Amino acid sequence: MIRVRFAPSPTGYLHIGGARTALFNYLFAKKNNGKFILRIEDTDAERSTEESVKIILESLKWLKILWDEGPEVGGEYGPYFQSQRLHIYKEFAQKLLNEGKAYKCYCTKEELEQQRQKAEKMKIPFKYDSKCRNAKEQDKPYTIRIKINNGGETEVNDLIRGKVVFKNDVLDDFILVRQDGMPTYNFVATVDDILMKITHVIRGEDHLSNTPKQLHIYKALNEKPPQFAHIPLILGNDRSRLSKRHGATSVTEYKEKGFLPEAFVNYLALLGWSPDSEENVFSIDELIKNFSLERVHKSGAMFDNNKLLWLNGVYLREKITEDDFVNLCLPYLLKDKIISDSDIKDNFNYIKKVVLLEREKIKILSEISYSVEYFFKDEIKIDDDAKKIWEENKSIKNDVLKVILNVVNEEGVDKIKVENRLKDEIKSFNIKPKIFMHIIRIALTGRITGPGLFDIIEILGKEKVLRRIEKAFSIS
RNA sequence: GUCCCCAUGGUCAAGCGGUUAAGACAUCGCCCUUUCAAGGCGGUAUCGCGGGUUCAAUUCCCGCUGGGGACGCCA
Repeated sequence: MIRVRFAPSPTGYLHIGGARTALFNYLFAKKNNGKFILRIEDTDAERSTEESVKIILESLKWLKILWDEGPEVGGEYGPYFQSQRLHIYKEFAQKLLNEGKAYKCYCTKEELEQQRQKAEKMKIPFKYDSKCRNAKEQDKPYTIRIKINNGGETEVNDLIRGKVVFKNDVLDDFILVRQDGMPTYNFVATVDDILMKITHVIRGEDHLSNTPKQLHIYKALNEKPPQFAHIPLILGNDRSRLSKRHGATSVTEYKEKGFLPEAFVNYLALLGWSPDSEENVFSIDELIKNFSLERVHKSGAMFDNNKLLWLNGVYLREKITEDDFVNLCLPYLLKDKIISDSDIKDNFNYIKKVVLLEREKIKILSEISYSVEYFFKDEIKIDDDAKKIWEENKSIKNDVLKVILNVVNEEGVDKIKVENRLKDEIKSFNIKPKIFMHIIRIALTGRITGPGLFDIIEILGKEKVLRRIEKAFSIS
């Protein structure tokens, strides 16, 4: 049985990179009928917060990357919060101490810091000098360090990178347990991966250099290590590791902007992995079906917001129903005060018609508010491009408006009728249809772009159209 | 600085010794069209450099260069 895990530390929101790591783990597990485990690595008491745990769980749920074992769902290898497993780590540390594979170190932080700075000055890498290996038992605070023997090398057989060799000499006797008794990352991750029977560790490439350390812990514990697969990092637009300064990095932000989780997951899957076909659009089930570690890339991938935007547009217009689209738009319209709760009750049909006009156009849901604003507000704000058109056609503007006024007065707002009449009327003007339509469009919307003009007229209705046209005569 | 990883268009990438070097996003042009989109068609654009190996290297090996990551009592 294949068992993989995603093990975030709750020190902030769920990062895009973390989300993709979780996704690859999830896809690999589902593809192989295995289990996907979620473990919270909260051994850093200072920085871990409950709020952060909440956000991470919510983000994963939003992405529909659901775990088989872990917080909220439990499982037979729990608890899944490391802060609740401290007694276990203590036991393991004691065992290593008893077997002479680890030792107590009485060096202070200050002493070590001094040595570190000295090494830096001499431009040599800092390595703890193993001074306390043979120290006598003392009544002083201590850390627990693992004994790393000099010489030889440690091989990591990575599923993505192949064999990677590290000389043991680059390692020092690193700390397993802090002075305050809290165990450290490399130690707990290893112990838990053993206890939780993890078969494959799929994680970011930044962990590759931790792997030899963990391999030494496996060895000291006489345990067989799992398979490792280090996936490439997600890069910002300057090719450095994606971080806040590159823009939105949290899953939450993408959710709020109005990306669909399916589109987001689809995009994430395409970063660092490529399918065996020319397809780009994949449902989660198709991703599961097609996923394999063999097709994961080795090099880092830049996060391309453009492609994400495009993909989200595809989902918005092709992968969800009209009703879904409308319902997904409502929260944004409410939030931006374009509509109120009572509007939804009383005017749902109108809202629906309006919103659907934009389905082909918007790329993220949050764009809906601005794009349909003029359908709900009678004070039309005329933007700069529109002003220019009116200015350039000053001499005929009001004549055009007179035409549309008459047409609507006589024909109503049926879009076929209006269109036929208007196309007929254009003939008496010596201007391009484009300009003719623009002038009317501006009177109704204040803009020179938007849905079909006749759709706008029909949906606005006779009363609003007449009112806006009349008002437009006196605006320049 | 030391160790490790990586290297195909602007971006994501296919390729796994012989190819007209796929495809997608972006970009440009055309078509459709009342605008903007969407859609259709087409164009521009890629194997970092230098050595080998080989009849033949984008592909294999070495070096260089460049980029990234790790060097915590963070994870």
